[in-house]
Amino acid sequence: MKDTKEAALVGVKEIARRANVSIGTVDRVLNNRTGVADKTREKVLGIIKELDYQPNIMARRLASKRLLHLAVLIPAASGETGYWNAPLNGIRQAAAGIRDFGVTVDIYFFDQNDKATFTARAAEILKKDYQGILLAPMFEEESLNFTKKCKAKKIPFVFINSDIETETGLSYIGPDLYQSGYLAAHLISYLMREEQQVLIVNISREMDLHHHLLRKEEGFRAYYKAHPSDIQIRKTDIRQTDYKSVKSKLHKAIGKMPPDVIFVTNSRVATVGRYLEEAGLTHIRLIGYDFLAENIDYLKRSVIDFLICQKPQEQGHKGIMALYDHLTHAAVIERQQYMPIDIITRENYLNYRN
Amino acid sequence: MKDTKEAALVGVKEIARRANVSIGTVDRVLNNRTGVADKTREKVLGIIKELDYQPNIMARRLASKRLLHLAVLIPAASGETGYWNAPLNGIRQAAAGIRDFGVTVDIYFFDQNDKATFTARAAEILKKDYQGILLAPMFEEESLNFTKKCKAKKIPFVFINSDIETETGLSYIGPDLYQSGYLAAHLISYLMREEQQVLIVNISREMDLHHHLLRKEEGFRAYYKAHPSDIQIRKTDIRQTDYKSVKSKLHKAIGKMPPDVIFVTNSRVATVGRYLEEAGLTHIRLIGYDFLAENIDYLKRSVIDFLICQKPQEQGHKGIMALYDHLTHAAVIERQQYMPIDIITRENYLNYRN
DNA sequence: TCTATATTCGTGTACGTTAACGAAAATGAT
DNA sequence: ATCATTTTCGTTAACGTACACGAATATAGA
Repeated sequence: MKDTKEAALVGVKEIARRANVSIGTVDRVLNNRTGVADKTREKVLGIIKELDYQPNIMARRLASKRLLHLAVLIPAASGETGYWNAPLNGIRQAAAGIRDFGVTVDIYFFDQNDKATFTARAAEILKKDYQGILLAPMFEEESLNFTKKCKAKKIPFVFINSDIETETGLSYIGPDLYQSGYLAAHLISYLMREEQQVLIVNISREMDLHHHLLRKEEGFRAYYKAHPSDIQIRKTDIRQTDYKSVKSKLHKAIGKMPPDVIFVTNSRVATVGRYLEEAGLTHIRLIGYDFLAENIDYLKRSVIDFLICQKPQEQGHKGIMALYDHLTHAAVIERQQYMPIDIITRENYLNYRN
Repeated sequence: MKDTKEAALVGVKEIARRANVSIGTVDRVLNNRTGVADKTREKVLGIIKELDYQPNIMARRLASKRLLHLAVLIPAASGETGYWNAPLNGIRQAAAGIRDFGVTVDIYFFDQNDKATFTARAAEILKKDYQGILLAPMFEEESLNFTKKCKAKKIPFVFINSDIETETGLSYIGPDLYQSGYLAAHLISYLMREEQQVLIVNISREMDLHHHLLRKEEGFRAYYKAHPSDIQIRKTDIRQTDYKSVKSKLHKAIGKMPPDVIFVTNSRVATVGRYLEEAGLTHIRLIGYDFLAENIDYLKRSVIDFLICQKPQEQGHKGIMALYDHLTHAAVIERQQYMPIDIITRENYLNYRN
């Protein structure tokens, strides 16, 4: 009926006493340093095993002056989108949590629209010597250039938010884009009847790079390949992210034949929501991405029906912890850690946690 | 561009130096013990705030011989339903995480179908002296009886999974039942067209007690009150939980006029799924609760369309941590901590985390 | 055998905090 | 003013481990 876990209370002193040596020698054995006779080492080792000795983490960290320096390279949260605030929060939170364990985390921000800043920050990072790096590899070529140097210096790195699958980093932590598109398609299939139409909207300045969106679209289309139906899929790419451009492009795309559902492949869905509201088209179902204030606003007002979100904050947290676990207790880290795909509605956004 | 968190190289010593007092005094104000003049206390407090001093948890735990004993009182995971395994896991996980901080967690299990076991375990707990208690107040009267005694002994307690709103415990951590029913209704509204029918199914032995289910039903119906439509809501209560009983009751309830959607108000949804499959009624949409193996099975096979889940494991984890935070750093704990309401489909169950 | 060098080991201090003990200062009573 | 109390505060020894320093012992070379 009761479930108690007994804690152990033996320390180096007790081991030393039983082995007839000093705690210094025990310490040497424990951290397998040099300078202890084989015979002695074996005796101590035996007692350690016998007592099932577990070093006291607290005392160890307190006494050890070994520090762990981590670097983070992510986009700055621009005025354009606050998305990166969330991962940043997670990173800060994780950093605070392991600060007492001698870990420092330096964060370098680059401009999402300026490759040069990425390269510059990356160079800064390489100058200092960090023992682990967490980065968002937004620019493929520049990122590979950077990770190549990391590998040369034997610095482990973790990708966050987007992956470069050809690169063998320690881990990728982020969304499963394809699957989230697939999920969106399934969700939308519930919203539509025969012969209705869905419009895919990609809003992004650099579409070629952000195959982010394209992966989602792939997943989306894959669903309908797996579940054939006679609904129609239309699509429009919008390269200008300001409202006026989006509005005119959207107006054209919708034309005289309004779709029944619109699927926006990223967090810009609020912009579309604004247009639908202004155009009196709120009967069109709207689905998009990310728990951002402006999106929640339209969600509350039933303009947006669903938001899909993949715990950006937790991504940051897990990224730091992956490096920490790997560097301190040599933990085995999964190569790909996909975040849950959360579905947010106006009923559950209140208690949603990033 | 860089965001360094200045590692707190400040300790009591530095504070003492700046305040012109000894570390003993600093310690006294930190742990707000008695025996320090108001003027001194304020000065020290000021410096602490100014330096944003964060005590080193390692050193603190190492030096302090204070132990914290917590008790947990929850239902045993019966063969009937493995639901309580999840909170239990969360509790164990939290316990393991803070074990090095001198916290022990004793878990007492009672039989969900036997009030006497609850009372007996509660009495055992009161005999020892725990400094904090986490409990699932399944039996209202017995629970209130218990918490009354806890209050008399000034032992803080936290409710998990279900609340007694009239009781002023430290916190309630669990689902928002009403809201999850409301969400289910919204979800279902997407699945139905005009004049279609939805069947609410409550499967539970003791319906009067488990107003769990009734709260969900309330939320469900509230949605349709707020959003009038001409869909029809039917309902059936099933008091026997074995498959045969459920089958016959279901057969009767469905009758010659099958509903278009079935909403099962708890984790028994797999049983309904089995019936639908056997009866060749899988075209009926099915929604229910909880991330259990058998439910996931039907979800995968598209018999169940949606599962609603409220992170049972995290409930246990947060429950323990709430007590810990409150008792160690006197943290302010929110009175009600509703868990997120997660929507699980066959696309996202793989990466779902309880 | 004696010194020179290497190997093995013990001692002591430090890490940042807690808490017991007792000294100093303030207060109160006579 | 004196003594007894109380309040305020400083000193110090832990907690369990890491690591530098140097002492003791063993090994090698002459």
